[in-house]
Amino acid sequence: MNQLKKYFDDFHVISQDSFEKIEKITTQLNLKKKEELQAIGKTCKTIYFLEKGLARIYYLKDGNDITDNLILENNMIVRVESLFRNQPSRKAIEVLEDSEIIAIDAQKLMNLYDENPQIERLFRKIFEASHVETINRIESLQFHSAEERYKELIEKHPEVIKRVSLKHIASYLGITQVSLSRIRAIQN
Amino acid sequence: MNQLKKYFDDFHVISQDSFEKIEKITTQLNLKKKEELQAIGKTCKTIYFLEKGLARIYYLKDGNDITDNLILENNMIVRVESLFRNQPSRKAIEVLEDSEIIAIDAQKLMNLYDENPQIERLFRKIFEASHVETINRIESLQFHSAEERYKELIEKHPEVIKRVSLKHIASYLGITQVSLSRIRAIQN
DNA sequence: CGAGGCCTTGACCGCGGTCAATGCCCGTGG
DNA sequence: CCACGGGCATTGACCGCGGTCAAGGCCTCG
Repeated sequence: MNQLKKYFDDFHVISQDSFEKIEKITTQLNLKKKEELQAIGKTCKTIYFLEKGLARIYYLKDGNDITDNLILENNMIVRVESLFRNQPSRKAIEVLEDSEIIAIDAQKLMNLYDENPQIERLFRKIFEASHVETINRIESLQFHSAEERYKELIEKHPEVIKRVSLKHIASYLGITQVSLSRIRAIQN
Repeated sequence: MNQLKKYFDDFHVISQDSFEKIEKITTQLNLKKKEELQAIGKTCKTIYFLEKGLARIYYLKDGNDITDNLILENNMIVRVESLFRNQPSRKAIEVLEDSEIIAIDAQKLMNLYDENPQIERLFRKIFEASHVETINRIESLQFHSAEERYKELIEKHPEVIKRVSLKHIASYLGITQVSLSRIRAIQN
């Protein structure tokens, strides 16, 4: 919980009272490696904060498992396109390591928005930051080579390579696992 | 202005009074084809609504002009990554046709947020929708071929092909103008 | 009418995809 | 405790999409 408070403070400082209101609509989850947090086809009604562990959002494209996003500790896990549209998601969430997660009920959070604009603002800013990241990722996909994208990734998050299998990293980067293996071979 | 009101209503209905507050912080702009709305290096401090015309957001990558986004009538024009981070943008905005634009002062809008949570909510929802679009575009860039992306574009916005030059469309799709020309040649 | 921008087309090339064989690591059961 | 099976990474052979460079045609506008 303390971790979550710190995370919030980076975006928008809210009162202790407001924080406690959020606390009241959370539950604590502990998942074992490879367990599923949310299934394909379910509409996203929960916002997760990853306290410890590692997660990914993925979907199936022509039978292939595609990693849409990798989430490290101290980050939110949300299937934004489902939450914001209130539609079933084609994407699923699973943890890649034993993980500790705080689940925030989205519907109750929306209700808090009504009574407390500070909370709405906090989450607005959190999602704005994620929006900006998404935009930057487009630029990267559009005009950087696979090799450049791989280098960017290890520069930003060197630990990912040790914690995530090549195939997940590859599909996250938009290439095949075979190609990623070759790229790594050249590096040395 | 009426158009803007209608646009807002699709996201979140606000009172006439609130709408008038927004109206007060707007100015009307009329630009001629090829005129620049915002220059590279400027921090985005204005949110634009395109009433009539056509605009694009672009930037220079190794001296090449890259179209980041095409904006049709009845849409917002915003350099999100600059507005949300309050940082200079490497991107510029120009209109591709004579255009009528409503400019909303971002700083004054933030002030309105403080006194009127309904307005904050309205814009939150507007930007959430744009966030979702951005996410979907990633999927398209990551796993669709150039040809598929071109087909998606003409399906969604057939008029774009007649109104925008090939080179802008090509860089928007993440390919060269030469490749796009070939793709079109095959189609017939 | 000439200049410049825009689109097309040809020749060539390289990045990354596909298919398949092989090696390696690790968990599970006999 | 070892043997086997399955998942993961590497590597080779081959191919095709899209990039680059360059030439040429066609509009548009001064």
